[in-house]
Amino acid sequence: MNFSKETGLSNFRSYLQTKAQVTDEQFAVLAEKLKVEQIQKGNVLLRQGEVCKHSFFVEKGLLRSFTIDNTGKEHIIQFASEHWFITDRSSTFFHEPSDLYIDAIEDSCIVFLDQDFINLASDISTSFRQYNEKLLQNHIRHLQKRINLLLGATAEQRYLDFIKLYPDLTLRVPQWMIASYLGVTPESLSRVRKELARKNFKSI
Amino acid sequence: MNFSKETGLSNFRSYLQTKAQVTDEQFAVLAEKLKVEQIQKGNVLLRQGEVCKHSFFVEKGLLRSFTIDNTGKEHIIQFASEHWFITDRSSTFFHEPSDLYIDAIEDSCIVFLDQDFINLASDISTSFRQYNEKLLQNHIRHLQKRINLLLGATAEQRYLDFIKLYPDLTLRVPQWMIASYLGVTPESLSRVRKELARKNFKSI
DNA sequence: TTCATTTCTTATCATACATCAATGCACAGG
DNA sequence: CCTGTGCATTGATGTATGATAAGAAATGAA
Repeated sequence: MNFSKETGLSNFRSYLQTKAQVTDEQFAVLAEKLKVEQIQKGNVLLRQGEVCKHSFFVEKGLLRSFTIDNTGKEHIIQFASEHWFITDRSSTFFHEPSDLYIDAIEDSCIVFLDQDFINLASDISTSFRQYNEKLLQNHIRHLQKRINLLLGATAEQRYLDFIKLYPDLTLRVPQWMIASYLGVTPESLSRVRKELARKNFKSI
Repeated sequence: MNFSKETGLSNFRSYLQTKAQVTDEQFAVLAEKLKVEQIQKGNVLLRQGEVCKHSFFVEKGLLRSFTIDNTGKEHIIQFASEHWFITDRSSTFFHEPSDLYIDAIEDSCIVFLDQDFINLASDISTSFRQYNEKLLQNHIRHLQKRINLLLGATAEQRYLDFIKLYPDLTLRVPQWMIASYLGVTPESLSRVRKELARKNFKSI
C-alpha cells in the first residue's frame, strides 16, 4: 500500500513544519493526540445529526462534505483533496448536531485532529495558532466568494470559476458532484460544457 | 439628538459587559482606542478596493455590506442593525483590498473598532477573546447556511427564511434590498409576496 | 399642501434552468 | 461473453425567474 498510516503521519509532520513551523520535538508531543486512518471510498466520517469531533486532514485521497435537503437532494458544500482540512466547524465549536455529511470520494488516508490536538498545538506553538487562524480566515473568504457567485453568476460563470479554483478536481470528481457543488443539475452542467466546447474553450 | 456619541459609547460598554464580561475598569482602558461616529443615511464606510481597517458596531441604525459585479449590479452580503458587527474580515486580516462596500441604510450611530482594540481587549480579557471567537464561529455558521439555501431553495423558501431570521429588518429594509440579499430581482420578490398573500400567509 | 423621486406592483415577453425520458457508454461481476 | 449499474449526453417540454416597461403607491422635499 502506497500510503501507510506511518507515512501519512510523517507527511503531516512535514506539512506542519512547512506551514506552521512546528519542530520535530513539538510534533513528537502532538503525535500522541493524532489518529491516522485509511478510509475506503464511500465510507462516511460524519453524519447529519452527529456532533462533529474532528478536523480531517487529507493526506491522500478526496473527501467531500454535503447536506441532504428535505426533498432528498444532496448539496455539496466542500471538496477536500490532498493537504486540505475538512470539518463542520460550527458543530465542533458549539457542540451542536451537524447538518453535514462527510464521506470519501476516493480511497483516502486521513489524519484525525480533535480539539485536544488543536488546543495543545496552539499552546506549544504560536506559529501553529497563527496558521490555524489564517486557515479560519481563508475559510471565511472562500465562503463569502461562493455566496457572491451564487447570488449573481450564471451556471457557466460558476463552472468556469470552479475549474479555475480546483483545476485538479475537475478531472477527479464525477460531473454530477460538480453540478451539485455549483447548484445545478447534471444535465445542465453537461449542456454548459457542450456550449463551452462549441465556443472552443479549453480547460486543460 | 437621541443617540449622542457618549450614549453610544456607554451602550457599547454595557454590551461588552453583558456579552463578554468586560468590567468598567477594563473598558476605561479600551475606550481610548474607540471612535464613535454619527453616520448619515447613504454615507459609505468602506469602498471596494480599500483595505478594511475597522469592525463597525451598530449602536443605533442600520448598515449593509454589498458587492457590485462587473455588470454593475449590487449584491447585498449582510445587514447589520442594532448590536451587530459588520466588517470585511478577509480584507482586515490579510491586509488586502476589499471586495465590499459598507454603507448606512439609516442614520446610524457607529462604534469603530480597529485591530489595536481587538488585540488589547483580547489581551486584558479572556472572556472577550472567547466572545470574539464565538462571533467568528457564528459568522461561519451563518455563511454556510446561506450557501446551503442558495444551492437548493426557491426564492419563496429563501424569503421565508429571511423573515424568520430578520423579523425586524423585514419592515425596515426596502424590498429591493431584500431582493438583492436573496439573489432575485425586486419584481420576482413582489411576485413571491403576492403568491404568499394568496396562500394566506401572515408574516407579522 | 404640491410636486418630484423613489419604491412597489403588474403585465408581457424572453430565457436559463429543471424535469422527465431515452440513449449511449464504460466498467464490473457473473 | 453477456448483462446490470452508474454516469454522461441529448431532446422535448415545463416553469421559475429575468428583462423591460408602465402605472400605482409611498415617501420626502419645497
